[in-house]
Amino acid sequence: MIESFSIKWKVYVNVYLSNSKVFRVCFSDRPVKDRIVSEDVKMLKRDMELYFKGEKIDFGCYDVILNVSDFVKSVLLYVRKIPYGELVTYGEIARELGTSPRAVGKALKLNPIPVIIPCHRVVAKNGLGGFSQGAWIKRELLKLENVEQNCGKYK
DNA sequence: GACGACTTGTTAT
DNA sequence: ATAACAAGTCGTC
Repeated sequence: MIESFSIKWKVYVNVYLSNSKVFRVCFSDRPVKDRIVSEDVKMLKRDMELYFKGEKIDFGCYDVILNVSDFVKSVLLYVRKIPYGELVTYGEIARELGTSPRAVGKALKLNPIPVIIPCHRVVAKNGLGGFSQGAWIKRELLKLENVEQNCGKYK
């Protein structure tokens, strides 16, 4: 059984779940139909709403389903550990995992679950890197987390 | 700042 | 199997 809900934030943030595990998040101009049944999923929705209001929410406790290659999974799991409001560069992750920055970027692009896996906290060494769903969303997410003062140079 | 070389997993041919 | 590509980075001009 699949549950889904959406949150409006300039665009709709749609979240899809199966057995309370998140398997997909996407931004779109239209909301998915709300089909929330279980209590823990309602909790996730509430957390998402608070997050987009600017609350400091940690999504680390939520289960996710990653249907991706082992390499991509290792990158995503690493990114998951980045705390709220912190920035890491592609290069740092690449060094840590013994791979190349380019490959890290590619892996992040394959992230099926933006926001919950905070790929927006990974930036290029000088500048903001890319974002599959539009760089402006990445910028908004960082603005939401008040990262500007930490690293004013990304743009 | 622009440009090229190098990188490495993914994807297409 | 091989080539092209990407959400990068480093050195040089």
